[in-house]
Amino acid sequence: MKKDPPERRTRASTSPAVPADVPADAPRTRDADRSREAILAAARDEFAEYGLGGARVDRIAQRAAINKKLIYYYFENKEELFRAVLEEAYLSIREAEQQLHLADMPPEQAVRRLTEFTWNYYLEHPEFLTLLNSENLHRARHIKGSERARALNTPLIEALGGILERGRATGVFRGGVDPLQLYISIAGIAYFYLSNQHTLSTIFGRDLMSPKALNERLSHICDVILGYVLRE
Amino acid sequence: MKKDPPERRTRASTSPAVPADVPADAPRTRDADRSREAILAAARDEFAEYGLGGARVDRIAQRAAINKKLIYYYFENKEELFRAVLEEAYLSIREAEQQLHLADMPPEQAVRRLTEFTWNYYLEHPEFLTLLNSENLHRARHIKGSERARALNTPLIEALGGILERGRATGVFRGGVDPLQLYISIAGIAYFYLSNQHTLSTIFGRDLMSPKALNERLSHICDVILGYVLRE
Amino acid sequence: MKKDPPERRTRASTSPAVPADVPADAPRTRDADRSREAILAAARDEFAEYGLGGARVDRIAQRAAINKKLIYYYFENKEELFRAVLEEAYLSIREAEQQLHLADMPPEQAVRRLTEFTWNYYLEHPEFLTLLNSENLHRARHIKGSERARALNTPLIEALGGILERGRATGVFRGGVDPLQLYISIAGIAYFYLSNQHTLSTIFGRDLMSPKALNERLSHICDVILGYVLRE
Amino acid sequence: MKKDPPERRTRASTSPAVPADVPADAPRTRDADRSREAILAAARDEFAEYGLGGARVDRIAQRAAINKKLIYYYFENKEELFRAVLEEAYLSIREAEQQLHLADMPPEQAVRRLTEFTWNYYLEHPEFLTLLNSENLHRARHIKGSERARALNTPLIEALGGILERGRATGVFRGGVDPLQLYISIAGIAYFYLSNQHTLSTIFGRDLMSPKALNERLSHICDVILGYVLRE
DNA sequence: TATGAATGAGAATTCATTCAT
DNA sequence: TATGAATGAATTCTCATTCAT
Repeated sequence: MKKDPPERRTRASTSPAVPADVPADAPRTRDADRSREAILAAARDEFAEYGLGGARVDRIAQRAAINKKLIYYYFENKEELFRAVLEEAYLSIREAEQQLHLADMPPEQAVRRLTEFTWNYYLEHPEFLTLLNSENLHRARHIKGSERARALNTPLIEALGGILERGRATGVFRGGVDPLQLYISIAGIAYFYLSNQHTLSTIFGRDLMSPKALNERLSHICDVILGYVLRE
Repeated sequence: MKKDPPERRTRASTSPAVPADVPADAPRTRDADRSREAILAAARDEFAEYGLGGARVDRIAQRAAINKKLIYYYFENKEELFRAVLEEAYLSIREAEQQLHLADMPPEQAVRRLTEFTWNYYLEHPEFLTLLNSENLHRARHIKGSERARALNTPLIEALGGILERGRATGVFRGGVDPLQLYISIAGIAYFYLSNQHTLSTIFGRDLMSPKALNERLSHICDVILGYVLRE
Repeated sequence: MKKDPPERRTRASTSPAVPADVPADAPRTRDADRSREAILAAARDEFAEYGLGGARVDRIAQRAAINKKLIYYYFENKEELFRAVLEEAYLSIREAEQQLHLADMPPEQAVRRLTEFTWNYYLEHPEFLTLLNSENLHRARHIKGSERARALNTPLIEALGGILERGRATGVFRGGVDPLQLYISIAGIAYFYLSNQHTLSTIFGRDLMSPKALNERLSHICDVILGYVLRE
Repeated sequence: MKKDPPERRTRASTSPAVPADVPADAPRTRDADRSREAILAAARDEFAEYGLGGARVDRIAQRAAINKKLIYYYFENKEELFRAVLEEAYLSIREAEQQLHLADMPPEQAVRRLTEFTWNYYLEHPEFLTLLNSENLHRARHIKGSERARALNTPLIEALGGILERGRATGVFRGGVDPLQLYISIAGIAYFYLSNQHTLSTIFGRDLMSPKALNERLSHICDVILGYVLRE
């Protein structure tokens, strides 16, 4: 007796470009796309701040300034909403990565660019880190089996593999580097610093988020990663 | 009207092996300790599995096979219990680290040993990772201000600093390496792989936990870390 | 501020076969009737399956393949819809009974025919039983005061009274039989078996709905009823 | 992760006889049995009045004058509570029937006594009828598979079978009567009149519940049933 | 006549915590 | 030190109904 969920609008129709015949100050109620987007954004923030278990549907409704029931109109339940938020998050980072056009750069620059991007993206999207932490606490239950999640992410590793191969071919990179291992290191070395900043700064008594500290960290990360891939 | 909380046992008295210097009328205390230890162990597992928000006091009582009220006898509330679990966790890893006696090794061996140890410890104590994730989700609220947490952890960075300095002095290590940066990299490069194993294996479609994969990861980690500290 | 409810169609206009006296511009009305009929049929099934309390307006809309709001266009609310369904149900069975033309039969045959009809009607219209159960749970709230319900049903008892009188006059029936008592017995002896088939078959461990069991039941019912009315 | 439900007290310990060492005016809070019984009684009334779907857990708590959560402490959920109420209901009627000691009576008297008892029991326990109606609406979902329900009820049919056989042997009863058929007729002929009293009195415009009407009904029922079993 | 979007009141159930013994 | 019983405040989710078009 599953109720039919309202058709998900195509991405095109949710794009920020509002058709010309809709005045900017047009009434925004009864706008399905807008409601759905608002819910997703609110949910992303709430899940990021409190985790899946700690998130409150009530607060999501408040954040989105919509009626709580509307959440259940668009999403089956809290978990489905979380899944949708997660997919959006993956989509966003992978889309941003593709804008880097790493394939058009010299290998060394490409690796450096990817490393810097990863660091900066995590820095600017702290919600991404906590969302992933939540999903891992739940053993990836929500995206497990999502063909989309895989299709979305594997191109990245393939791209990195191409870069490594180019670098090895031109002699600037060492050989035998597994692109997945490398990517996990690039991500992990940035992720951990930011995701665990609160405990780290507490137990080690150092402010890790000052501009200076952040710059030093990025510099260190690049040293470590490039030091690894570059042929000595 | 707060009832006086029972004296917190010192570590000595909670250690499993009670030596001869405990008087004959101690058994009641030993029982009490056993309950307290059981609660802590149960809570650690529960918090590790479900996070702070998802953990259930009922289940902790079940796991510990004690009455729920007893938890409140030993610990003020769920959060205090979480704090106690966290402190235990930090204590355990730091104690284990000290058993390495890194100061007695040649610098290169010391760094390698610390890296291997970190990886293995995370691998064998997955609860440590999720506990830290929970604490960071809560912005380190529970250990913030804990002088003990800091006192417990800073020696590690000092020790690593000593190793780096020895290595630099003997010419095997590069100079200018911040021991905290290095430690965060050692930890992060191991932590992320394990903590995020579920999402990573899902989105990249690879089993990251097979024995072979684990060996390769450790090998990769050592390459990255030692490649960084060693003078070329 | 109540909007005027749409005129309730007379039965004639809702009968499927629309005769020639309907003007050419009627199709909109026919569509409307179709919606109304679809809602009624869907509601009947839903109420029958889940009872008044368990019925869902959403599901009724789905079953009828119409928009939920339309239900409120045709019927004030869920309870009114239930009332309409009930009236239809009574109308149907009484109409069918009238097709029996009991008055034209010898008394014994008439009683037997009515008994068989009742059993078969209940068997073929299980929804009728659950609708009545629902209405009785609500203490007949929906038809209480409905003059129509009474006008619809009393002829039956009058007819049965006539049959009994004819039988008594010709000496085949005993005297002093209250037609209402008899009708309630005819109905009850059939109703209970079918309406409570699930609990009965469970607690007594016998399949009551096999063709053989059904035949035996009808035979038993006729024995009981005719054994009662016939003069020995 | 099923929570262990508190042990169900044996029937003996819930018997009204309060041990002598408990003063009559002793505080009744913290009395598990009492709470459980209160919940069951309240639930029985609520389910009887509103059906399973219409019953409100809140109201049950109010009726029982206990905290709503306590209901979930003793019963897994609303449906389990309903099941418990149902089993109690079956237990009660079957226990009462056994007090009739039908086996000790002459066959004709036994059948008459059972018929009268059934009528009177339904009359005095209207909740039994609505509970069964609810359970049948749900296709006996709650007792299906309950071995206990069957064990509880089958002795009745066996007992009736014995009576019929005795009657046939002594020549007062006709032969070939299926005790289950007969019992369903005895029950149905009484049940329907009472269970459907509201619709019947509405559609036929007669007060069926006046003392006189009730007496007439019982008389009619006995006539029908005994007229059927007695050899002419 | 018809619809998709939206709502507020309430539903069952959960949970950390406390009471009485 | 230990326990079973009890609680109130939340929490997720549901449902009949209405709004804007």
